[in-house]
Amino acid sequence: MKIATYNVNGINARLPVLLQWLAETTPDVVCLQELKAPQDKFPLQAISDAGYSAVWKGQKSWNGVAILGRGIELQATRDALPGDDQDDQSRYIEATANGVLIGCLYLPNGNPAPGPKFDYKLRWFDRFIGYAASLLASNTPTVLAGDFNVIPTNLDAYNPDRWLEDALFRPESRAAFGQLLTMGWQDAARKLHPADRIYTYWDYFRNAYSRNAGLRIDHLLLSPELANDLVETGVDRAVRGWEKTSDHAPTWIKLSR
DNA sequence: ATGGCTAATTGGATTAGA
Repeated sequence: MKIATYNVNGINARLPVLLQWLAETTPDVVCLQELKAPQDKFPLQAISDAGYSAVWKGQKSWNGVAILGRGIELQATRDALPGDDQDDQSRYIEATANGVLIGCLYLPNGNPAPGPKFDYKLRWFDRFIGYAASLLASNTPTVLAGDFNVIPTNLDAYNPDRWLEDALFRPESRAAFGQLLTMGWQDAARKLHPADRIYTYWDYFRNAYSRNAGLRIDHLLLSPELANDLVETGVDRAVRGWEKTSDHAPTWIKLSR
């Protein structure tokens, strides 16, 4: 089973790129972030015509997450992160796909830091860690995939010094991500490629992509039940060079189940 | 440190992203 995560930065603006990528790479499960579309503006017909079922949680203007399944019946289990009824931002959706629980997340960016947006990021992260602990306790084979908006280590940024004060790289953000790993979640890309330079994002400015001035901020975490099933990981970085493309590239894993 | 680029909105600039 091939599972991908892709921050599309506007699903309707990105539809031609998304459909082209789906046709070329045929992932079985796809987690999408930053739909930037209200619930009733999700392009279900085009996704369906491409051979995918979908569950999604939209929001006007910002955020929005979805899970697609290629010929798979997705059973939605949640469309929000538990723990705060006041939080109305669409940043988490979850479904089972062929016996694997898939959590799709769009963690808050948090800039500028410090400030209320960074506070919200850390609160959201805290709730996520608490919920991720309950998932581990359930002993269900689970993948947590999405845009974590965290640069985990120096190896994950083209120029770490430039990001030291940024919400994506501040110690609090890195520590929270590290806590997930300490709990038992495995960073799939790093499990197979511990020392490679891997980027999943290149900003739109200053020819970042052609200079390979990138960041690794899109991650797929595996629960221990899946530790022996990981066979391959990758980033479809060529997609970042297409016309009308997202600033993120699709990132994926292959499982032997 | 700044500015640069892209998308959404009922707009004619502003906000947010990272």
